[in-house]
Amino acid sequence: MYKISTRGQYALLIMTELAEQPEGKFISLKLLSHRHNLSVKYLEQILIQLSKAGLVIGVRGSNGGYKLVKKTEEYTTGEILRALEGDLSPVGESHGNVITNIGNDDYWKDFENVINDYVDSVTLEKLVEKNRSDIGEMYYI
Amino acid sequence: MYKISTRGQYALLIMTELAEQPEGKFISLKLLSHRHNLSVKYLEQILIQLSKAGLVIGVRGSNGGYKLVKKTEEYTTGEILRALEGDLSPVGESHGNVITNIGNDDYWKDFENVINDYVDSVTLEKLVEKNRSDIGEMYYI
DNA sequence: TAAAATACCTATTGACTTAGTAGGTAATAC
DNA sequence: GTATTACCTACTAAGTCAATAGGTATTTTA
Repeated sequence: MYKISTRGQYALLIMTELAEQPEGKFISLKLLSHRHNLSVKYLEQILIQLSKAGLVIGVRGSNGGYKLVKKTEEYTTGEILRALEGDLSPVGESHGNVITNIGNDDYWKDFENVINDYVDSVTLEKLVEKNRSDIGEMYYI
Repeated sequence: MYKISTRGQYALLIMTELAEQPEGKFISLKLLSHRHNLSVKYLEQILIQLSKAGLVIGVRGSNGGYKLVKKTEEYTTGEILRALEGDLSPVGESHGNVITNIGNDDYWKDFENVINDYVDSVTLEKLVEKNRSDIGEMYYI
């Protein structure tokens, strides 16, 4: 049925949050845990993956935490989601297992391209802007 | 990550096959079973869903089977896939369960639109043509 | 240099989803 | 009235995912 996991969704959310920090500031899992009401252990799994993919840097010790390694406008939502989900193909092996698509190869390939084009067209910056304008809207309601 | 199920993929395959039949001819599960090396019972689950969605007509008894109810060019791959998979949203409740998307509502909504636009832009006719031209190509290899 | 803080690593559990199997019932043709 | 075929309902085994958990390595600070 093709769903992005909740971990993938949280990844986008956390990345927008890191993007909103003053440059160079590290945010700890503990802090994120309080803000989002998620366990440290759960958030860990997400941020370690982002770290392994090279999208954030983690530093241990007191005052440690995570921060972005690039400018906000240089991240696409595609690279963030793929870090968590692997390839965003709508069919095929879901990890390790070797089943691929059934017939209509080009159709599925085009489908995957459409997905990748979308997620790669939206930058993290755009998500941040959108969040800001949504909060802005609330004042007018 | 969840994917389009194999049932969904087979649905497209079977529909292209029905589309290639002489108009009005019924194809039985038994025949499809032999051709695709799938059990009758398994194919049943797919065709009953297509039937419930009104995309094919099933007739019982000897010489019964299934056939299309519309012209090939009037089917979109979107309606076929949705008949098997439900909504093609990349996030949200996967059936019955009430979890929706986490943050970034517009982003997910646009994502869903991109998916629907694609699957609704490809007709069954196009799939059939593609298959024919692929077979054609084989003669030139 | 010890202690505290924090990221990193590996495993596990329970709930859910899916591919595929299976037994039985209703309708149609001959 | 018998054979054929679609339709219905249930089940099993394997896989996936959300969330929890115990432990290790690194850094800062006192």
